[in-house]
Amino acid sequence: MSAQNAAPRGTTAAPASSADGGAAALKQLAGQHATGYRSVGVMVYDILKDAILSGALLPGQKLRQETLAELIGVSRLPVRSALIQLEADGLVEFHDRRGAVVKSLSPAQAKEVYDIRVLLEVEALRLTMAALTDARVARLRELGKAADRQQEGSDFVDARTEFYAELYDAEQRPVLWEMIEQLRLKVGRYVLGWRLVGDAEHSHTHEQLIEAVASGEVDRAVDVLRDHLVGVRDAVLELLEAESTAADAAAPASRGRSPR
Amino acid sequence: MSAQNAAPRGTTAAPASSADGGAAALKQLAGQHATGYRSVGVMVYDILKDAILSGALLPGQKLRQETLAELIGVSRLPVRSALIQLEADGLVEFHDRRGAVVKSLSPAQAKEVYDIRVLLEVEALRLTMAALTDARVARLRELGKAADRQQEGSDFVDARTEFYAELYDAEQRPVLWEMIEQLRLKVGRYVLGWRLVGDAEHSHTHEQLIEAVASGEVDRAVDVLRDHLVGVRDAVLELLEAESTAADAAAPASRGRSPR
DNA sequence: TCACGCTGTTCTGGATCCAAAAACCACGAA
DNA sequence: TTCGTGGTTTTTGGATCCAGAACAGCGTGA
Repeated sequence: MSAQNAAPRGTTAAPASSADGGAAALKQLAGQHATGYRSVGVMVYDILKDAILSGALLPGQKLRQETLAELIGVSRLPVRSALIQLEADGLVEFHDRRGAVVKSLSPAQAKEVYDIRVLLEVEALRLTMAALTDARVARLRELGKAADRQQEGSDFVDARTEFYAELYDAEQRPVLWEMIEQLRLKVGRYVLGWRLVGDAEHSHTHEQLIEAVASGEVDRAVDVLRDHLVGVRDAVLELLEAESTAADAAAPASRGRSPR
Repeated sequence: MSAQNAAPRGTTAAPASSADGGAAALKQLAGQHATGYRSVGVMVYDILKDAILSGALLPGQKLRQETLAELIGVSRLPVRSALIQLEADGLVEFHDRRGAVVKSLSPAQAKEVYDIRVLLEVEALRLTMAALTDARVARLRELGKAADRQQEGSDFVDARTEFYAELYDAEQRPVLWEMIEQLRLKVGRYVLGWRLVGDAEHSHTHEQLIEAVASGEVDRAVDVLRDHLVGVRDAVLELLEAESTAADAAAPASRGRSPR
């Protein structure tokens, strides 16, 4: 129903959108969100979130309210609402009276995120496996396949999210799930680029995980999960290091260029 | 510098403010926040947060924007900003086009909160104790005493927060601390009432904890922390059960009374 | 030549105004 | 008497307007 065209491409090093501040890509995303009724505020929120996660808006990017407003085609007010929500999510940062910018993540913080995720997700997995039905396993297989199929665009994130929501039994444990979601969000931007850096073997993770879960061997399942997370963590850290040194090199120049 | 008068009193069962929707208490709180410069939006946010945490605004309480606005003495807009932030914190809940209400916590969710807190805070404590300086210990003793002294008002929360921020080295581990803070916030409302229900022995927790930390015996410190959290958890659960049954009994009647 | 201060512009944050959806109330019919 | 229906009122959510703070560009003086 929504998009399958190439919105997030080359998100890793130098997105095509870095010059115009992601304007073009943003307009793309705005178009895709014309579905059903949601308050304009949350629509804008979704658009901006996608833009950040897909890399159309890069860390450090200044978010001028009026620009965003007319780009999306609404007034400034819902944009402000969306920015406040994004601030709470930790995706953007407000500087008193100087507006909002896309927040960046230091390597140390990224490491924290993944270390905490290991803690929480291992716990979630244990709880899940303590009471697992055949129906749930079947559904997991299904969602896992769906997630593996969707390897492009923002649907990619959604598909994976659904998979993990089922795996961790989000319905039964809303608080734990909320925490995990928050952490996933914080590193979402880097994981979308992940496929580009990482190797293909990682795509088998779902299968391995499901198999281990289905077998009922808790320890093995936990090991698979932990290995996966640590693997992604190290890849993200590598990417972040590269990015920050690249930024250090590029910053002086691009700072000097007045953005008009 | 700020207030030391008795703002939140009798928060546990039936606050005096339940009849007028916390209006009186809210005006109290509004007065106390006249300090330095913060944008009006975050000021309102702080006021409302305090109001909810102190029990001036009870779960289920409808939050009419205009009422709050003129009660605090600002326009509706910063109130909206504040409500959005509070929603992100999980303290209020938006119902599409029907406004915001103070969110309530189910016993199951409260249990989740504390179980996750055990996980995270034990980890935080371990990390802290892996590299602890004498200076930090000294500072902890100081903050601990300050926290024990402040047993009233919203400063109570702040003092304890400072203590734990130091204990868990918030500076060094911002993500982990942020997670812990969020969880503490979710149950904040019940913990403020805690002193009223709980027994006095709990007030020695700080001392025990500090002593164990200072001694360098990680396992013992972890045990103290875990015991404390589990103790509070059970007390909160008890309180929540009582509250929910009381609400079940009272709700039909108070629902019938039109709140004008 | 460089540093400093002044002035005009831009942008955020807050207030006010408007439209549409939801709740409330009263009336009427079964 | 109770349920349904129509109209009125309240209240949210969005758009527009306004004031004050930050920024940039320019000129002047050392």
